[in-house]
Amino acid sequence: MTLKHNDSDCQIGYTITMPRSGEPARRRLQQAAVELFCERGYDQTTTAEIAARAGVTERTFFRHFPDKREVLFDGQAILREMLTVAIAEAPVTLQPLEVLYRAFRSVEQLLEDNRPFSVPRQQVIDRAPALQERELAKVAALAEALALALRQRGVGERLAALAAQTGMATFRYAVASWFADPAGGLGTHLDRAFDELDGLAASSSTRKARRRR
Amino acid sequence: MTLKHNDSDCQIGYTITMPRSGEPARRRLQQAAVELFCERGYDQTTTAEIAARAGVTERTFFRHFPDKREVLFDGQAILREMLTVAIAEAPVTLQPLEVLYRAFRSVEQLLEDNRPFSVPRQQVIDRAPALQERELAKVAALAEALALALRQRGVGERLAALAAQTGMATFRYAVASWFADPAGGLGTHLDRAFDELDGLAASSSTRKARRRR
DNA sequence: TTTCGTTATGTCAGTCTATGACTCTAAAAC
DNA sequence: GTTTTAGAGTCATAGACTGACATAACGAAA
Repeated sequence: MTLKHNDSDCQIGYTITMPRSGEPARRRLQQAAVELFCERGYDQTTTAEIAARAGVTERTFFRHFPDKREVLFDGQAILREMLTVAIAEAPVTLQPLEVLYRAFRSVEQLLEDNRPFSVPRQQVIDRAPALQERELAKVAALAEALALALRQRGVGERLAALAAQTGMATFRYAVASWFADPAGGLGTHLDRAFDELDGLAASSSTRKARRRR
Repeated sequence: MTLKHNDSDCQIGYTITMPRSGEPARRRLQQAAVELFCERGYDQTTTAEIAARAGVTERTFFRHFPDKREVLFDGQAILREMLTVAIAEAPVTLQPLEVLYRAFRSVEQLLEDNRPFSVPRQQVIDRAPALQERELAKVAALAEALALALRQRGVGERLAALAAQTGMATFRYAVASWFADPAGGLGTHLDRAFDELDGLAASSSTRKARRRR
């Protein structure tokens, strides 16, 4: 209890009237979690240890995050917001996948800026199956948001879902290869991934006739 | 140490001892789990209750299933096997998505037979976020298996991953609409889903030129 | 300043999932 | 028969969460 946050009013003084924001503790918890997960791995780290390093109690951890995994998944909101806005604002003449391609390009800078944090985070996730499950859930939710945004542009119900899934898979693919090799920036990897998707689409042109007996 | 396989040319007669099958208990646990999940929901059911209804101890539950969720996910192995075989045996001239389409058609009967069990199971999953996460993980693993099977046909590394993801999304989409409306069988829904995917692909033809500045 | 309402946090007791270590038992193999 | 072996029971415990209540910090109003 004798915890006087000496680090209050650090950079951004959110001036809105709000008694005790709780944000500093939240950030300390996230920081402590990433550190400990990197040092010992996800399974070998207890929530009590995370809380201790952050200078709070275990109960406080669960007030800020609904479960142990969630402490690593917090940036999705901004990403979703930017993508849906980009989709909504895209020229009406564009086809679904083109809309998505442009939306992904529009968050390029955001991801580039976050790279120093994202890469170690991804390493942690890649080593813990429980975290991979959560990530897949987040990706699915994001794809659902993209589909919704597409529908609001007039894209058909079912086509929107398919396009969102396909676009999302392509995006994830590009991000993964950009994580492994930052050369050329995310844009280069996005272009290559969507080019390959084009190839996949083109190769299916002969399929329809063949399928119909 | 004293592992005496009857070492002579054994391929099929591989059965090294098998005291007490353990299969009945396993099935009772699965049955009890589905029932209880339907009655009270996943979160409101404890592993102890499942075990009690199956007539075994809670400890035995965790000997058969690594965690509480896994009791609902057990049929994936057969499905994966059938799909990978179908992919491996498809004519070499076919394009990736056509290969996947045919593979999915080849498991149609299996899914139709399992429908009485699959539909209530899916209802349970749809109501429990924790189960949805696990399902997404299973789907991702299956997609990875499909990609591997495609690569062994000579499909490029990256293209295989993209095709598997896209095909899997389309398949899931078809299954979901077949769950909702069994009319015409799964085949009809598969055809429609892949037709829509074709539409998505066709609409991207103008994209490449536009993207290049 | 004091008081008051709001909010973050602490404290504590408890439930549930999951696992390790051990024993017991029945069926299979000899 | 005897031995082997794996399924199942028992006990103890760690760790992830949760509800209930008390307390401390802070902003705002008196």
